[in-house]
Amino acid sequence: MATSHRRRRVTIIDVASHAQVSTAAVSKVIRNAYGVSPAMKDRVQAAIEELGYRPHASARAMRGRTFTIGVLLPDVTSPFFAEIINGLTEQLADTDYQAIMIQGGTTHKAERRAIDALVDRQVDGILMVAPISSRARLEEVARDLPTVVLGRHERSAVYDTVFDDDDAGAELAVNHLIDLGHRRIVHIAHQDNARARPADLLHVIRAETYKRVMRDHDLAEEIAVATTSYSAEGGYDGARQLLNRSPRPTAIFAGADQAAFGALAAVHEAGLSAPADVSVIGYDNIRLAALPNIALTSIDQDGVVMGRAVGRLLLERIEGRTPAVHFSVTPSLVVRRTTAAPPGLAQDPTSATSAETAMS
Amino acid sequence: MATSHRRRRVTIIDVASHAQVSTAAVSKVIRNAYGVSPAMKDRVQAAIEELGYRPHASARAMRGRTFTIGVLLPDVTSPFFAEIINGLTEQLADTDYQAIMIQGGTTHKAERRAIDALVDRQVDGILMVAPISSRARLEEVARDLPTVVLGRHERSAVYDTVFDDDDAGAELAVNHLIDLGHRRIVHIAHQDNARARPADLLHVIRAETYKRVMRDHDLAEEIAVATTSYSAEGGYDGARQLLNRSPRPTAIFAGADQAAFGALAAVHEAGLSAPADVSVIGYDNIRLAALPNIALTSIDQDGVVMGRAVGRLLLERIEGRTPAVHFSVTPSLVVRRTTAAPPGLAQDPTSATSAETAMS
DNA sequence: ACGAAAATGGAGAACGATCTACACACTTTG
DNA sequence: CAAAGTGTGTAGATCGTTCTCCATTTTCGT
Repeated sequence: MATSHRRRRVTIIDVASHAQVSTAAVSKVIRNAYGVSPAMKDRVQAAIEELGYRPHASARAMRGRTFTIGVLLPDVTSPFFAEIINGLTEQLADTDYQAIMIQGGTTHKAERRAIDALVDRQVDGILMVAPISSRARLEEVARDLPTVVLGRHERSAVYDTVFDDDDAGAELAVNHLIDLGHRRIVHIAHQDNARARPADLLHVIRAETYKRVMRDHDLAEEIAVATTSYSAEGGYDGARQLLNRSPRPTAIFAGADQAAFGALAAVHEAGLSAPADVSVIGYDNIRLAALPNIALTSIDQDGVVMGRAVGRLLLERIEGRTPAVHFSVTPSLVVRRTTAAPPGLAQDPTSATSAETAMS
Repeated sequence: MATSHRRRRVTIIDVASHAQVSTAAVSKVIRNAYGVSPAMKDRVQAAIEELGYRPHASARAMRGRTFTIGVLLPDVTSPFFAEIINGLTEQLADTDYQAIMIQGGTTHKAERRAIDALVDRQVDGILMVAPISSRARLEEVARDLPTVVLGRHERSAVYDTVFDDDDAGAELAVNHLIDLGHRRIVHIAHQDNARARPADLLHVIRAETYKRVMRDHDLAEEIAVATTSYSAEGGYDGARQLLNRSPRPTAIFAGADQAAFGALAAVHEAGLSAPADVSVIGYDNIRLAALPNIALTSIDQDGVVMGRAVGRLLLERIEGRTPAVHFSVTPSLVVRRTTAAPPGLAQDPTSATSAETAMS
């Protein structure tokens, strides 16, 4: 039978009286601070064990740290974010820190509310994943709190950034298609209402790089971009628009794998097939992309490495570092089976990269 | 230029002295408690506005509430969980409560650590999504803290549960296949090391219901289950095992859409096609399932409704309700294009349900 | 053996809110 | 006109920690 009223929680005072010492001593043992004898330590630890004591995070927060890292996520759906979280928690695993996540949403108001919620909860550090707030707003937060921003390229002096070299990645993607012989290559881009300098946004960089590489290969007049969103629905809509062009494009560079899935759906629905009629390449190399029946060619960026970097940078900042650090990972091309030479062009065997066959 | 040292945060004392009133008065205004004149209220609110004051959650936690709902998620990947979070945040939107999420992982140790982290942070309520801890452990938490468990079917007296009627859903799935004329129907199940009564676990219920329905139709000798995991990889491995049976099964009921994707990959890789050679049905009806080139037949359970229910139940419990409530949603069949009559059997036009064509 | 230095344990003031109890000024009522 | 009631504001204890002193004990060099 359940006790009807809640038990009072075990506090440091309970431990102290149980171990017949002062609360200060207990506190020292917990924090393993200087000035406590081995005997005292054992005694206190035994008492802690016996009573099942756990320090009260809010009370700690009043004086010191909360041992909490707040993570702002635009949404919880993205499989790519999951990797980052994994990298981060891995990095925090043998510290006392814990990551908590909060959903930001797509409006400025929602994001502001989420950031405020983390600040109010006195997190010791904050990771903002692809935030849409203005740089000024982020710096305002960062002045009060160790902050790392993931996915934006700006080089702030008050917060660290961790990002993928999207310029290199997009170049890899477009060059891969061009190397295969494609000329009518189109792009599916992402639209949001971020208040950042456009050139700092990863989706803008991917789109601009696409245009630049096209121009570099004298394909300026083939440039076509559908700006929807980095989601299955966005990719579907974008691809439908682009496939209606005539002459029809022979390759689609989707700015994200989720969008590439949608694009593949649109290709399929139009009675075409990939890569026979239209090649499709994505970005992010999410796990689903490796499935044999999807086998999406993609650009891999190591989310786990990024997450670990975030953790390291935050811990450093909490320990007192103030100069800003900007960490970037280099993406790589993963060729699978949604890209090939355009129809009518003989496959050049020398340029073919060995395709993956097994699942990762 | 950034100020080098952090600003001291605005406190209730600052507001009080700025508005020339006592801190108690400010506190009353914030909580809109009884005993403040409209004039006082205006004055204090002006001061709050002017100084940009925000109450310090940890300080509040020492006496009253944290206005925080903790959500334990096994992993952040699942698109289905995202729906639940959306429903929950929607329900909390016009309260002062905020949901924070924490990743639990797949081991008991990791889950325990995550739950402890939430309890230590003094959340006002906790949602555990498909936890693997023992019922005793969950009840221990629930005695101290309003708790809702999602995805487990047990009827605890101390915590609420919200779940999908997995028995009905699995029956829908298997019956759909049987109605189409299938007999060699196999199942992909999930294995975890949960310390719950097996009959309370959704994946066990789905598997057991599969067996029961098969038996009910005198198909006991056709029963075959591959127990892997509800993931793309698990579905792939499971389907590979099952497709090796001879005679080859004509239909696969995967316990989750993610696993169904993996199963489709295996089908494809074996040189077969769905639904011509093998029908595949999933469970969860995640968004990707609706993509035209996937068009996975699935069982829909309304995650948003479940999330809203969780929010409502938690708020009620925080307000003082103690009797346990158990809320279940009824799933429905969504027929798309991965299921059809088995090869060699004429399609019966009367039993054909109209398939979806557009994206949801 | 003596005094200085080092090690150890504790007292008590924060931290920033909440909330009970009460004081004070006005009304209302008998 | 006194007594009682009502509305408004404040004082001050409290929550569970951390952390800065400070007092006491132990160690050790000479």
